[in-house]
Amino acid sequence: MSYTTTTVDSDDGMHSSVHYESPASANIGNGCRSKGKGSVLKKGPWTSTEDGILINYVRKHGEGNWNAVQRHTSLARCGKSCRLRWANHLRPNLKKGAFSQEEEQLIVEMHAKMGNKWAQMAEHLPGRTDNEIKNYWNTRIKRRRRAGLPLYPPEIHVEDLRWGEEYTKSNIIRVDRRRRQDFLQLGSSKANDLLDELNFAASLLPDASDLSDLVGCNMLGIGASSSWYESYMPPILPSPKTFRESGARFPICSSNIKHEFQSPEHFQNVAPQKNPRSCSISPCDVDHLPYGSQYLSDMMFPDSHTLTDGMLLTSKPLFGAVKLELPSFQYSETSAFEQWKTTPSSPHSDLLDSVDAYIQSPPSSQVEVSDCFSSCDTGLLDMLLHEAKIKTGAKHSLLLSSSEKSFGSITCTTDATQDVPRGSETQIKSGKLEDSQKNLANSEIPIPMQLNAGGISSGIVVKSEELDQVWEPKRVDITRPDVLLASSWLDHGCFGIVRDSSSMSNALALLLGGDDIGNSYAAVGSSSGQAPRGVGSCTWTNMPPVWSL
DNA sequence: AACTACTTCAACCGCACGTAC
DNA sequence: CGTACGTGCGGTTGAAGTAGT
Repeated sequence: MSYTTTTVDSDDGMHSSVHYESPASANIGNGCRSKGKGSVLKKGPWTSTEDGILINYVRKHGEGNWNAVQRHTSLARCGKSCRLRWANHLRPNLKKGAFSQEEEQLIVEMHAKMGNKWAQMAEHLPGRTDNEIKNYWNTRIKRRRRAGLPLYPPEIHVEDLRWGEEYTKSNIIRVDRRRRQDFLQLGSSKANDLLDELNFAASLLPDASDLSDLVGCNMLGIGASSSWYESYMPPILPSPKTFRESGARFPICSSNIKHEFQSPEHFQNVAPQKNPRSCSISPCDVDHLPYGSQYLSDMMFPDSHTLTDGMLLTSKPLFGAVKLELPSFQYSETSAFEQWKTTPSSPHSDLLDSVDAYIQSPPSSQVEVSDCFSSCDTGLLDMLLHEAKIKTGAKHSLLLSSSEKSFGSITCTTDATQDVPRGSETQIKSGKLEDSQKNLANSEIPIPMQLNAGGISSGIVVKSEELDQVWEPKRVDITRPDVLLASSWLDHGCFGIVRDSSSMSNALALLLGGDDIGNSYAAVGSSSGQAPRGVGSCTWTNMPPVWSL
């Protein structure tokens, strides 16, 4: 379709570059037909004159019959364009300006329920248009994706959603407190250890009353963030059973997730579960993913928000407390350092900045990444450690668990600079970050991990010496096989995890050698072996050795 | 001040659906 | 029943604005 571009003077004094549609190609077949032979339909921004014409027409004839506008007026706009202009800008009672917190929360909730049904959402937001909501959501997705945040805040939890009629019959999976051990069982006795640790951590977490919920919520976040929200899907996850039976590949880590979960309606077509067991964790989460990773970081810094707010289940809304998402990605005039000092618990923008910087320019890698995982874009451990480092920079120090399981010392290099403004990625690219690292201080964060039925339980000793926002880890010294295994799941090669294939194999051998964890892994891997299931673009058939052993 | 990168949002496009003929 | 038309919806685009260098 070709257009001629003409600069015209609009009546409001503005010069508009207006595209006039070529007569030969005037929207034939899409409901935007030309006025007549040889006539042209104007495109591009509307002028106030055109607005006036349209308003007068609607006053006289009412809404609807939009194609008649161009017939009865001098307006050279197609009906669709008129309708759009009226609906989005001219009709009365339109609300302009940024969305209020209430509106934002409502949008998030509605999107969780109904997906990209912008028009339906607009019905519940008086004065707002579907286009506005859509734009808002797309912007939100971008921001949260950049920040590595989950698409839905923790308060938008599946358990709390009041599902619409059209979704109630889908395989809505919920975290059920009574059944929190369902996913922990999985043939692993270590699950109880994990549960104990979860509960222990819960005692340290004022807001996390139920860590199974937390984990479930985390998984949503992990799934969303690790898939880069490619599917932008609401947290409607089919049951593990459904997944297995359908042979669907895992949504988590999937770079092709859009093809796995196309829409909420997709789940409507899935036969209802016979087994009502439910949890909000995908089978991938339950069976195979290191769901403790985000949770782990949450435990480390119980009073912090930002990244973990996306994961942490809280009983109180966060919207009112801290406006995480500004209408535009703006930054407080207060220096980030001051914010860290004064409000260490909620340095949202700062963290977003640093996360942003991290995402834009992840640390260099020394890692051999298996082919299988090279296509996974999770970087869960990366995010975890990054977050941990950031938070340790806030001089949070917390002992969360006994150190007997402590292993795996992660030495992180920190940057003493505190403010990472918007252009941080540019700074990193230009090499200034390297300069700043000359003054780095070290923070050692021993992070004990225990891979357990696909999860990681943890006890963490965190000590921090320096405030930091931007950091670059130098080394992850792994001495335990399960850490290796975990890292094989988690790392994306961004954290300098020194590992080779032989150590990986040894780790797996240790884990699988009579260990019920390993057995559970093997059992899961084999029992579901017919249908290839993948982490991201990885299928279980091309998994690293743990799946083939 | 100039340039660049990025964000926002108005508008367009294609498709689907309902209805009239 | 098939076709044309009108309308609505969701995805996408690109100009304008903004911020950083």
